[in-house]
Amino acid sequence: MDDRSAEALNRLRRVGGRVTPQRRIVIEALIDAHPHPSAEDVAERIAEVAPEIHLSTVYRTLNTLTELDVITHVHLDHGRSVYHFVDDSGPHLVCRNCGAVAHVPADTFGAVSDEVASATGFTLGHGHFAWSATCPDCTSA
Amino acid sequence: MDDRSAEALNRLRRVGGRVTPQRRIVIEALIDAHPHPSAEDVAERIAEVAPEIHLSTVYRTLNTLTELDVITHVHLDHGRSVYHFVDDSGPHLVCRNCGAVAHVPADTFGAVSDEVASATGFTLGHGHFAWSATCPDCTSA
DNA sequence: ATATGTGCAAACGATTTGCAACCCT
DNA sequence: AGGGTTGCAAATCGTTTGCACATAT
Repeated sequence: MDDRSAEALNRLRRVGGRVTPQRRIVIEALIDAHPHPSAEDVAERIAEVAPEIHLSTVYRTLNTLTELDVITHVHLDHGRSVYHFVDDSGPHLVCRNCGAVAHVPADTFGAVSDEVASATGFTLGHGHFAWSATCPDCTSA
Repeated sequence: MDDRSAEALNRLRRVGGRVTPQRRIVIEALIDAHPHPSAEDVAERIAEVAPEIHLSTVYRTLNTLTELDVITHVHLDHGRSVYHFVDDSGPHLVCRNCGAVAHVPADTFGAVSDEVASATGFTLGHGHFAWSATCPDCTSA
């Protein structure tokens, strides 16, 4: 079992939550999916394996895992959001147009983060944050 | 009449659009509102002056102005978005929680933008872009 | 004259919620 | 046993759309 799965289940138990088959499957789907799946991506993946699991259960689990700081999500242009594990290497760039994702170099982020904080008081959070941008593909299109 | 209003109306005419009273009022509301109103903020403002103007007209006008590059919008945490004129002094920080806005110092932005482009190929667009962060108020809460 | 815009109501897509049945611990 | 969890259906929220009527050019 993946470390992230074990970790997630532990956190669930720690707060008095139950480890249900549905939750295991949602977590597995999150791990097996590409690195930044939307709720629907996760749901589709699950549908192939366990079609009885209701969409609302997927959402509820995603929310629970978010509260436990196991995952976070980033909002894309039209209501959709993409989820990822919190330990996934810091800040992201998200293409405003197609949702493609890249990582901001850590040192760039650190420097900017400091400058922004001292200039404005705003905090650029760690996992909880993304820069909207245009990816190379959409730039040329 | 505000420059921005004149400019917006000109662009409308230039593409064969019509300058209707509704559109004038939406543009005025955008100018008179605080710098980053949501569609609903704009609509509320309008309701006080011209309650006949339908919400869908507000949305349609906002979309039209977006296509004409007069305004852009930034998505907040829960589906809502905030609008602003494109010429509004570059990049923004938007509080992921409450929607409060601050400006990223221009020199910080320039440097980051270059680094990000060379490292990832992603383009941090000018008016079309925002960083989600947490404002001082929401950080302490 | 005629293309464009408007009001209205109904449709949308993503996400959430109330509730009764269910099943981890 | 007992409370957290699920499935389902209905509700919500912001935004969009089809259509008949109105209007700017």
